[in-house]
Amino acid sequence: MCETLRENIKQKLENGDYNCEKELTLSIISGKYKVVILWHLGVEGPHRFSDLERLFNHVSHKTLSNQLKELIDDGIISRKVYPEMPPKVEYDVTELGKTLVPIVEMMYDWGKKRISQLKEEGIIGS
Amino acid sequence: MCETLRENIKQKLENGDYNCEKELTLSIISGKYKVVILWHLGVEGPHRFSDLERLFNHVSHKTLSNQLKELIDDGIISRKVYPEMPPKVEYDVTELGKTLVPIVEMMYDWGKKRISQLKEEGIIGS
DNA sequence: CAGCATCCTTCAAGATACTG
DNA sequence: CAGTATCTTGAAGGATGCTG
Repeated sequence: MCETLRENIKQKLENGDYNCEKELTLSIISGKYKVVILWHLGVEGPHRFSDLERLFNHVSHKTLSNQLKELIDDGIISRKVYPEMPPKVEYDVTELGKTLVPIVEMMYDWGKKRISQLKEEGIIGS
Repeated sequence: MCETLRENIKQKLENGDYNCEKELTLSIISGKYKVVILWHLGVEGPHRFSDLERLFNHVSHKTLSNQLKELIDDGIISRKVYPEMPPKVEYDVTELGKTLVPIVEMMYDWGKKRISQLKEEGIIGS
C-alpha cells in the first residue's frame, strides 16, 4: 500500500484534490514497519540499520531499506553516514518527525489498552 | 494491506507475539478509506451507506462495503438497519470507536499543518 | 438503497544474490 | 555493515452484474 499510494496522494495534493489531510498522514505512516520504526527512533533515540533489523525478526533487507527510504523522502527521519570501515549508518527522527511521534505514541497506548481489554474478555490468550 | 494483515496481527496476538501494540492500531485504521470514514462518523455523526459513497468520489461498492465490514468486525463502528423499503442503513462509531477518534483528529490536524508547510515551501500548488 | 459474488489488476513486500 | 538489483507472489482494491 505504499509507494503508489504515496505517489497518488502527492499527485492529489498537487492537483489541490482534497479530502487528503488525513490521507496524507496515513500515507506517511502506512507501511508494515513505519510506525514501529518511528516509535523506536522517537522514544529510544537513534538506531543503526542492523539495530532496526534485529527489532523485526523477519524483515528482509530490501523491505526495511525501502521503508527507511520512504520515511526519509517524506522528511520524517534522517540518515547519517559515518565514514568508517565497516560502514556505520544512524537513523534518527527529524524535527518534522518529532511532531509525528505523539500520534505514534497514542497509537501505541490505544493498542496496549485494547489488548488488555481483549484479554479480559478472554478473546485472546494471556 | 487489510484482510490478511489484520488476520496476521490477530494471530500474533493470540500467540502472545508482541511488538504489536502499535501494529494492532495500525492494522485497524489501515485501509484506503478507514481513517476518513472514522473521521466523518466521529466528527459529523451517523452516515448512510450512500452518504459515504458520495464522500469518496471513486470508491466501488465492494471496497466501501469491505472497509465497513472490517471496521464492524473490529468493533469500531456499528450498523443499524431500519426495516423500510427501500432499505436504510446507518453507520455510527461505537464507544470503542470513539476512543479512536482523537487519534484520527490528530492525524487530520497534522496533515493539514503539513500541507500548509508544503505550500509555503512552494512544493505543492495552492 | 444497500450489498454480495465473481473476476481481474496492480503493487507492497518477501527471497535471494551481489557490491562498496 | 549497509545497502542495491531482480524476480516472484499474495492480497488489497477495482469493475461489473445480480438480489432483497
